[in-house]
Amino acid sequence: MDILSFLDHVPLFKGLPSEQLQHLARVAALKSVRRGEVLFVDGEEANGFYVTVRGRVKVYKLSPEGKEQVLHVVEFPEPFGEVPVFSGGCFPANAQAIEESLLIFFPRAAFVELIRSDPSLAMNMLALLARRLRQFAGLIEGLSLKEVPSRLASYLIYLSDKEGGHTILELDIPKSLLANLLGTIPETLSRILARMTADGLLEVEGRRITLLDRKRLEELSSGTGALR
Amino acid sequence: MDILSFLDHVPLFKGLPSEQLQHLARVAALKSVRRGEVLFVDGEEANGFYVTVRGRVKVYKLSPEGKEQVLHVVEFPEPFGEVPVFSGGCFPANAQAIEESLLIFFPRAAFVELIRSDPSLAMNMLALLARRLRQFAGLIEGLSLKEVPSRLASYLIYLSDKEGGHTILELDIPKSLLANLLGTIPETLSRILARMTADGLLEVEGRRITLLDRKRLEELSSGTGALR
DNA sequence: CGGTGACTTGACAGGATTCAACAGAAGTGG
DNA sequence: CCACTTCTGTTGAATCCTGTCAAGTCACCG
Repeated sequence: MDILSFLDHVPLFKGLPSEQLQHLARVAALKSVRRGEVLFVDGEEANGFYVTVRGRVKVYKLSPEGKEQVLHVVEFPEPFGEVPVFSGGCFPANAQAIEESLLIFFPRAAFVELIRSDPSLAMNMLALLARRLRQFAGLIEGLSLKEVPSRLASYLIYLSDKEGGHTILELDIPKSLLANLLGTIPETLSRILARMTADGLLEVEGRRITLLDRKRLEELSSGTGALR
Repeated sequence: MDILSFLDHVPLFKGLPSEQLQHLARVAALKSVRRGEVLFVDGEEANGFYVTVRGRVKVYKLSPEGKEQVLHVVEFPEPFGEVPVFSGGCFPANAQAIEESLLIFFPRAAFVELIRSDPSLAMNMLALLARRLRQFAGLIEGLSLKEVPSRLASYLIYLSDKEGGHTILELDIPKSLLANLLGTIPETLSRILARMTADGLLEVEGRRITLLDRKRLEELSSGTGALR
């Protein structure tokens, strides 16, 4: 198909000469997955990575008891599963489509080849990994140093900022997934939303949340780390 | 000084032609720091990164209330503070020497220049960031999915494996720092060590810990994620 | 209409932090 | 060399947040 037309819009490939892009498009493969489909599991041998074209994928860790911690939710122009391309051979987490999705798969060998020959691709990839590291540091900070209400406030403010500071926002993921992203469980998230509503901090109608007292939310979230 | 002789032993620079190494050595600067000295703080503008030659440095996040979460402790051939070289301009965490240390500082611009021109340096750096990402994923898993005894068991087993499976091991960091690395506080760590001793899992004499029942410790640690 | 999944709420238990006091070890200075 | 301070580690009691278990509501769908 026209993988090429997708590649154009992926920041990771920005600045690549069209010759290289064409080469990439030739070695890549489109993959269409249904909601719920598992792309890889923790510890599985990796021979390439993905870029999300349509739909969304969650990347997460699983405890022996089945509890999950979401590391991030990837959508349109973002890659995932790129760690084992450069370090060990196996994936450090699980990945599952949370919607029907369209992905591009890049075989490891061909990609490494290309990255060796093109410094700007290497720089883009370095920037990507560095950003992720920054994001993970924020997640660690949140999990370790803040309580759940704090993390939730961080997330809401992050969402609000993403929408240009709008105070009415629509969750783009189910609350149960949000709970796992915040490092807690749906029950706790539900309770905290109820408490915040009672405190006049916000209003909840299904997935629509209205921030009523942004100032206090910011105090709650206080600190630098944002969960995304 | 002979920065050059140090560079030889840093994996990050492995495979670099000696010409490049010499260039690196010219743009780099040695920095000697006392125990307790702060190298950079969260949010500070970054213009380069460090490699540890002698001593040790802790990289950590700080909560508004002053509680800290250690991200990692770096020693001899490891770099730190490299994230802002490739993503935004500011450090995502704090760094402080926990011993008298000798560091090499690399200015950002010169290093980026070099990395653009040398694919193998780029690959080394990619491998480094990917490894760190893997390690962070493990830390997130531990913080979110396991209780403190579990994390402690993981860490002890990791230490034991590092020493070739020896059952008698010497903590190379103070217990208070270990607590912060495990995402808890010294009091809790102390209690858990006491309980584990009572349960016949191990023996503690100051910083020397003897693993008495490795099997049960492994069960406790169960799961893939290791704290390092 | 039965069934499934997302969400909510209550009662309860338990692990972890906080506050506080204290013991040893280590390092400093007279 | 000893007194003094500082750092590190330990222990107890009270508190609180969060997870677990269980039940129940609501919306959506075959």
